[in-house]
Amino acid sequence: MRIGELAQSCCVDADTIRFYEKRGLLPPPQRQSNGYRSFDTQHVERLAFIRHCRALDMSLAEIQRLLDAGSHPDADCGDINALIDNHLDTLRQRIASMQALEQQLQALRSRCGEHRAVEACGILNELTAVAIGSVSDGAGVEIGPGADDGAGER
Amino acid sequence: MRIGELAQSCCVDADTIRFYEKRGLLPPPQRQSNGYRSFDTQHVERLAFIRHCRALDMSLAEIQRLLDAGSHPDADCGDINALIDNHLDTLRQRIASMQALEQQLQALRSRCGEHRAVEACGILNELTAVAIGSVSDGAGVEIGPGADDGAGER
DNA sequence: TGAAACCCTGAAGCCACTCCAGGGTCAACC
DNA sequence: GGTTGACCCTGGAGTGGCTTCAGGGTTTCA
Repeated sequence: MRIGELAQSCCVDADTIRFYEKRGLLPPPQRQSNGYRSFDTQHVERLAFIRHCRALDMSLAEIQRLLDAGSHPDADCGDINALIDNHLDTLRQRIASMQALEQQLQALRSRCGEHRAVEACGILNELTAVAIGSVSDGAGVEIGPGADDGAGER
Repeated sequence: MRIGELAQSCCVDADTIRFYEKRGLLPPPQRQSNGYRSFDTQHVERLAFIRHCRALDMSLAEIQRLLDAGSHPDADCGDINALIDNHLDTLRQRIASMQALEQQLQALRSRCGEHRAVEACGILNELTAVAIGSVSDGAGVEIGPGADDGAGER
């Protein structure tokens, strides 16, 4: 099966498949005489697994760990459980902070009902006032969800 | 005020301040004779504003739009309202999809209570089975929140 | 005097792709 | 035989919001 066919069967972009191969998530497929990739059913299953995990919002590094675990069937599955638990914890924290954010934004939005001059806009005034207040507090500001997803460990 | 002092007063990394300057969110400060940046209170307020908006998870582009609006005090504030409304919508959608995800992950986690051999691990088996099922369906898999935040417009 | 803390610039790295340029290959059609 | 269009290849750059690094200069304090 060529890359286009695989892409279609898993609803993935061909570029994404090449990307997974380069990252080592998919084993390098055989090549036809013209250099085209030739995938087999193992690749299909593996790609589907990867996409399913991605749909559960796992990172490629986490998926790699699952794939590694899968290739040691006799090992203990504690790592897998820990991975999922960890993932769930992070997710729940993110949901909580996004809900808090929603409250704040909703309160902010209620500051300006209709169109006014920018000068009189409750939203902009509120944003400015809170920002200035936080400086004179010396409190600083916590950056919300998504912005810093604990990615860079270096 | 030098960059370190500004950084501390807003709880921001000095690198982040240089980054905002490069991106045009902060106006270029004056320079001392040795080349060090010299910030004034306007910079402090502006930086605090930016950080506050970032804490509300706005993108730098959105913040730029707010700053632009702020510098035209006589204009109509409809744009600002629309921006916040839009932001709220996106946020609510993300929360909903993350909650759905939480359900799925919780169900998955309940497949394996304690330590077993990987081979017998309910989590891994479930992941594999669902993935293979979705291929034979020809259904493909939807990628969840965060992964594709409508970034690339090009 | 020397060490530590601060500052500078420019570039590269992170994540998970996506898109592009500039080419090759292949089948169908005229 | 030529052309068109769909597919494939590689390598590199771009996305957002920073962070880290390399390799220097400056200031401050003991």
